[in-house]
Amino acid sequence: MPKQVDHEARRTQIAEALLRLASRGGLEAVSLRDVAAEAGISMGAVQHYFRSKEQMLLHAMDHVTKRAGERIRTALIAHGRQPSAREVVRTVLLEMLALTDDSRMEFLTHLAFFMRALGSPELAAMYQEWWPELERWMADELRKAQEAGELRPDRDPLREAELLLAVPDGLSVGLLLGHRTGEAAIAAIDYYLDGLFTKPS
Amino acid sequence: MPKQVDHEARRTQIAEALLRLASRGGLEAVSLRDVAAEAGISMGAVQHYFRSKEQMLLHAMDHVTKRAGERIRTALIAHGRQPSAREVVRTVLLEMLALTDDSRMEFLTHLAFFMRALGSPELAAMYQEWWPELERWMADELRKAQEAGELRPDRDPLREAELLLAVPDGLSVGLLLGHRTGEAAIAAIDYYLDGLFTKPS
DNA sequence: TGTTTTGCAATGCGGTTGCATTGGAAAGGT
DNA sequence: ACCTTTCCAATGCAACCGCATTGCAAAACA
Repeated sequence: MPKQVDHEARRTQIAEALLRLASRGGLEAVSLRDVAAEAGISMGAVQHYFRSKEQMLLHAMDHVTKRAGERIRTALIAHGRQPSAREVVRTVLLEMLALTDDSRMEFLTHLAFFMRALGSPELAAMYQEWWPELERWMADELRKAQEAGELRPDRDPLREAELLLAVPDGLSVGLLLGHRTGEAAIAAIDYYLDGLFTKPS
Repeated sequence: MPKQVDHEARRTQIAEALLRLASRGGLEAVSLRDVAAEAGISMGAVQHYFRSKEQMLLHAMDHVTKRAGERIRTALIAHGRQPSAREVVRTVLLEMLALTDDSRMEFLTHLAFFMRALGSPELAAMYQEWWPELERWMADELRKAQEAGELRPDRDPLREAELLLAVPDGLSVGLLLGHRTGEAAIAAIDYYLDGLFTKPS
């Protein structure tokens, strides 16, 4: 057996170069040559690790969702041992907001992949998988908070989960276009949470 | 003077062909040749009415926003003489939702243009213009509703306007991906409005 | 009726795209 | 040392892109 290279590491390296490009200029604008140049390798190398552009995009999409998941999980455990439900929800929403370079990039690639998913059943299947799962997790978190008396009793956990997860997307659009500052977006979320949770928290 | 043709009508015809294509497959995927074919004319004709692809996109974007505005305005006057604030707000939000073929197309093109606007100052300027205006209108509507006792007194009209306009975008994403039915999206909006307005309405 | 101006079809061009092919350097296994 | 397999750089190719150019039919004006 000849020269052995960590395949997964290479694919990740290529995927991140792709994501860096996609977060600017959109997805369709990046070519195999661009990705190779951004990753600092030759186009032949890219072709060696991905049979087609579609496969490269698929892998990058998978990578970005996993990375976002880890980022959110890290932010969650950064809180103390017993974070309030409001803290948990707020953390997730803020991570979904396009505030930092990382989350901004993730939001844009998320959007770019979303548009492509409409015409690609394979991509759409990936969304079909994790988004409802996130919504279920959020609803569950809210239900537990309600039982603990943190969430106001007249709120519907399921409906609130739907709405809560819809808000960051909409706010991020205004954020990226410069209509809204980061502070304003955070204030809007905090305002919404004010109406959701009982005061003491 | 030779053969006279209604320039604006031709441009509109071309723009609508473009929008039809953009609502599938995204924006970058449509070529001048595609647009010409979809419009049933030659590529030379398209070039005759638009100096460049960029100008064509600019015009199409202008067209789609005007069309959406008219659609919403039509839906508003379809209500009786004295619609309640809740009816007004609900109507606007439902029109922003990607429910019908029309609004679905508008949402997708809106998204496609948004991504392109991030790299094009001219396009971004168009957003900079009408979106804050819509937000201001919504905030004003809510403020008047509050004075009339329709909006609960503890709500902040400005913040609520921000949130309300963010919700349809987020819900539409789930709608287009098939996570959510149209009925569920409408129910989510109605649920949100329940918490916003006083009961009698 | 001839002239002029407009609407547009046709074609060509340089550049870029994704992908296939080729060839060879490098690194185990034997 | 030789062979085999892997990694990947280089190049070629057909298709397509936006755009410029050309040419001409048709319609209003003279």
